Amino acid sequence: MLPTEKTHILKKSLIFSSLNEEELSGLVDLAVERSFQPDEFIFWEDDEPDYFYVIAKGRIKVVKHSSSGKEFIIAFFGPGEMFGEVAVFEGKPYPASAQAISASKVLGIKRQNFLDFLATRPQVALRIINILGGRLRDAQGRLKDLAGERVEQRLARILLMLASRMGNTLPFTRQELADMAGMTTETAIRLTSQLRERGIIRSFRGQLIILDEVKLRALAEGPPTV
Amino acid sequence: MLPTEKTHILKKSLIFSSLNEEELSGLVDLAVERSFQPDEFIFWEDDEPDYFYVIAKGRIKVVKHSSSGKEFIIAFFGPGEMFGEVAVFEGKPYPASAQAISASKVLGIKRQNFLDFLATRPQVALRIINILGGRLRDAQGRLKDLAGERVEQRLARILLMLASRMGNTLPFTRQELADMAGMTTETAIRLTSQLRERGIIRSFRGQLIILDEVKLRALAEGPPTV
DNA sequence: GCGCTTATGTGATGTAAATCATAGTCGGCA
DNA sequence: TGCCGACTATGATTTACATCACATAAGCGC
Repeated sequence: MLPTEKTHILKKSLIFSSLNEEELSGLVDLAVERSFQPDEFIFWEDDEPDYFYVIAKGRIKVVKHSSSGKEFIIAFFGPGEMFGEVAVFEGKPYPASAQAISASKVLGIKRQNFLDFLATRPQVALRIINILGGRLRDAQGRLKDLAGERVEQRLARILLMLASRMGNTLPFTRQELADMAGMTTETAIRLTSQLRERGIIRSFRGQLIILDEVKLRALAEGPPTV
Repeated sequence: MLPTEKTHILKKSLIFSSLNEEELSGLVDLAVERSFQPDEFIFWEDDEPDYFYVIAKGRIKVVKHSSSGKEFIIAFFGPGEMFGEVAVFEGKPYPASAQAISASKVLGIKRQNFLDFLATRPQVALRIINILGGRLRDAQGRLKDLAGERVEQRLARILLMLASRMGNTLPFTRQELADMAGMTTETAIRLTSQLRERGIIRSFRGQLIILDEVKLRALAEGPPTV
């Protein structure tokens, strides 16, 4: 990849968009490119954090595994988004694994290089605080949902959250939805089938389209049995 | 409260300990003191975020309520810790409510004042990134637990997490533990009774002492039926 | 086209934990 | 001192969801 391409990618990312050309070029010199095949892991939970990553191309999922081996999907990320940052900032092992979904390219910046860079760029630090704040808000909402809402509400909320980020066409299998919402694949299939029968979504293999966001929102809010 | 007292409190807090006297005094001028009775709310979920808070005295819990009214405790905070920050950094409504547990004093700093202060203090921004990273890591771990672990494991992990922050004597009722672990009070009581019978904890009204951290850790890790 | 794998669909059965019920107990306070 | 509300305790019953089991169908390599 040419330096100009790298610059372009960083420029488009959420975190670094505020940087000028000169600052970007300094950062680009630190960034190394890595490519991954579908299903390949970028890092594993408990690995020592060497790199901080920004996605250039493809899609990445961040997952944790329960003691019985069940997978829980913490987040999906696409081009321009960062991941692996929690570990890098704290200097502790990665709290989750990152796995490529499609063929992907990422830019990695060495932990210490990035921390040094940050120390003199308050506006980038503020941007990161913003992003982390958003992720924390999201995580707290999901915690409450997992602790207190039923599967139907949980799935509806996951769908709405995804739609707000990616639009109404969602490229996920029922299994992936289940692993995000903390339920079994069978339950996710049953629930999406119901939603389809009620005209709220259309669904295909590995894909799902939200037709009636209003009804979905109503479902997400309260028990339908009122 | 005298300015010197405020300075002392901020100086001891996690976020501002790196500041020198001059910077601290600038910040102290911005900080207002507020006092709360037990059970009183500092702010409510969905309020507009006006203030960012640091605890001077007392204990605070941050909670969310599910659609059926059940309470979920996101975190407890004590002297020197900050809360309400997610909303302040994002400029969006508070994602949760904050309630005083005991009689408490907090220092509040107006949102915009604090952001302005931050913009020129990279080391404080980095410290905040660190704290947010830690909270995100914690939230992700709990998400996985709620999605994939059984009540026994979840309670054991909550106890260990609390112990690592507060020591082996935990000043919580079974109800509070239940609301943290996402289970009912009855279940929390039954589980703690079992732990007591097995010599892993001692328990009193509103208090619980961890006697055997090793056994508790084993319980938290895997299914006991192996 | 023909298998092979992965995704979807659906019923039958099991079970962990919630819910419901009822009682004992401690602590604060009039 | 005695009352009252919050906490702890424990059994009986219910239920939401997981688990198990098996079937159909769609994409993909050859």
